[in-house]
Amino acid sequence: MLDFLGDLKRTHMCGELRPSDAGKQAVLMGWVNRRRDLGQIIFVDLRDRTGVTQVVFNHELNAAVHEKAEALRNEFVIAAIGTVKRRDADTINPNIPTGEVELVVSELRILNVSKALPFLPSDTVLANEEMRLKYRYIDLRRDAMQFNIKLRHDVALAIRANLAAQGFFEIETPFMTRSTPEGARDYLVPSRVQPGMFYALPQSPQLFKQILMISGFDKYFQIVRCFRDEDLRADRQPEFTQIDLEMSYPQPERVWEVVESFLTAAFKAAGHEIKTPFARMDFDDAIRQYGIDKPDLRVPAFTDAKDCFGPADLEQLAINKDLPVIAIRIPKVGELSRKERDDIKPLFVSKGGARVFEDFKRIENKFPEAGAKVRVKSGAAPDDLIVLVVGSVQSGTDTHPASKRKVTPAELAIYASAGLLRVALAQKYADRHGIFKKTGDPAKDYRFLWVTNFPMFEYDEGEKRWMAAHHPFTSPHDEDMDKLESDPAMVRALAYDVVLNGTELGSGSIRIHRQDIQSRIFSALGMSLEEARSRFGFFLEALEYGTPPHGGIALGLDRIVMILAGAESLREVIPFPKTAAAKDLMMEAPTPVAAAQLRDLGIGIVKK
RNA sequence: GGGGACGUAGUUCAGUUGGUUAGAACGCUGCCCUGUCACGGCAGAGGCCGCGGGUUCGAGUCCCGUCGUCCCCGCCA
Repeated sequence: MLDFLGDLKRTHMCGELRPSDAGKQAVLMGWVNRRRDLGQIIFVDLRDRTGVTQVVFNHELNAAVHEKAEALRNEFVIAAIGTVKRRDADTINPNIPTGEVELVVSELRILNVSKALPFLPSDTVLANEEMRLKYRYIDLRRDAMQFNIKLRHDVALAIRANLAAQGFFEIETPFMTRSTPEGARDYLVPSRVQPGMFYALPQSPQLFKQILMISGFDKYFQIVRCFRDEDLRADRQPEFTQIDLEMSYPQPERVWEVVESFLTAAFKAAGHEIKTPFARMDFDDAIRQYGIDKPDLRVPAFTDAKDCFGPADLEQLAINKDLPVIAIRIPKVGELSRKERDDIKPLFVSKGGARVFEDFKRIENKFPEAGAKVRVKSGAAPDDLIVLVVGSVQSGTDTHPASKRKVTPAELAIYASAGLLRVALAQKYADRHGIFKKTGDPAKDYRFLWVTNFPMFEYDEGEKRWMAAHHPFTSPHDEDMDKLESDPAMVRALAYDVVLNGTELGSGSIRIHRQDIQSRIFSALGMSLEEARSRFGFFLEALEYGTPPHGGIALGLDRIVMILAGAESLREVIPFPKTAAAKDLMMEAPTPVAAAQLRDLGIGIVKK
């Protein structure tokens, strides 16, 4: 028979009691985390979100309560009423904050029972993710998840307070909005009142926040859910939370100051001090040094190894002398066995004819002079791993529209292949180089970076047209404005990404605030005036009514918390995440719906 | 859309070269135990080896398909 809570009031949380509370009456409520039944004496670790306290049922002191406690099992919910007692010196548990005290129970109320659980919050080995997601409410009881979710709260709160102090207003924007065909796939919501018509869930509040600048709010922010119907990754969920902001009259540097300020506050809330201003790097340099636009600065950059080899060497190795010769260096990997070297090959994803020499020892044996030069130039210690990535001689001539760029598409393919391999190797050998940990502790070494001067357009080979690299509302550089029509490949965008330890935290830009320039961009993207009018007419019109210069950025809250938590997946910091197939295993969403619901919406089922 | 890994008691895993009755730990049930704290001891219950097909005298083990979970490429303005 279960007890009622009645008017019983909790006096302390389970992580609170200290020796200074000795002698006090206390009422604790929580879950039975563990039970140790020694016969005449029963110990229960009582748990709530703050921690555990040992509560004692002693037959000698209170036979009736002791007998009642014999029924307790894992995850029962109880109220324990008793006296706080300082523990004898030889029974202190130094492993828990409450280890110097215990609660000697005089009254026990069993508020609820629990069936045997599929896994226990107190388990030392983790259940697999499928289990954890199906029984998410149990998984969330675990210390680690309680910590992560509280961390998320602390970080979000610090950011809100900081942005408010910097003069930003938090303003809500609609979730039921308009589908915009460019960019990610939209999640659609059918309209019942307008049969055959659809709302879309926002991929970001982009146009609303620009409109808010036109409306005179000057500084806007929102911690807001965004939705993208694309395939998932460890760091990508279909719904995710952004710290979205926009401000009037900023240069890029002004936006960066705002971001650096709230990130400082967020990291401080998590107990970390970070240095500002962040480092800055041109997109072109990021590609040439790291092969990626979100470099992890903790791991050594590429070494340009071309001048280490003579022309004959390159020919003999069938290396394309017109393309980059890249040495990737991963510190302290040590001697690799033949099998370990073979394991490197599958990590390599070749783009545009890139080749890998995963066995640098062989190159050193064959070309000792060149090998020595590579070692010196890259600053390699004897136990560092070196892998070469090069272009194959077959790589054809470059007729791509972007071939005039500082980094040509053919070069980009080599850099990008090497960039992916560098990251894969750094992760594979994380245990050896120790620059970052594979799992567990959060990084202590936070290397922030602003990546700037992205190209305005990327060429889509499939559609044979230029696409906006950031989004079509991004302003080109003032001095590149005249190349919009004549030479779109060379136009740089006033866009910037903020990167932390190889993760893209956020992306932003100075926006176009003039209707004439916005129209030219749409036209450069191959969009006719009529098409632009039908998709963004309201926005083009708004630009004509006195739009101030404005710009902003959006950062992924989930990713920030993930890094602070030392987690490898967003699912560790999102209470109710989706699987890689975008399913909710607990709710079992999505589901079919009743035919009547579809009829109301005017939707027929199309069978594949 | 493509590639890879995994799937065996409630849970986490082991299972040899294809061979008789599929094991361990934790959890669960019962009994014992007054200072444990991942308590300890004794006894017990618990298995369509994801699902379907095939090879074989014989399949947890080999092959094909399928479903699920994870990772990566594409994709993510």
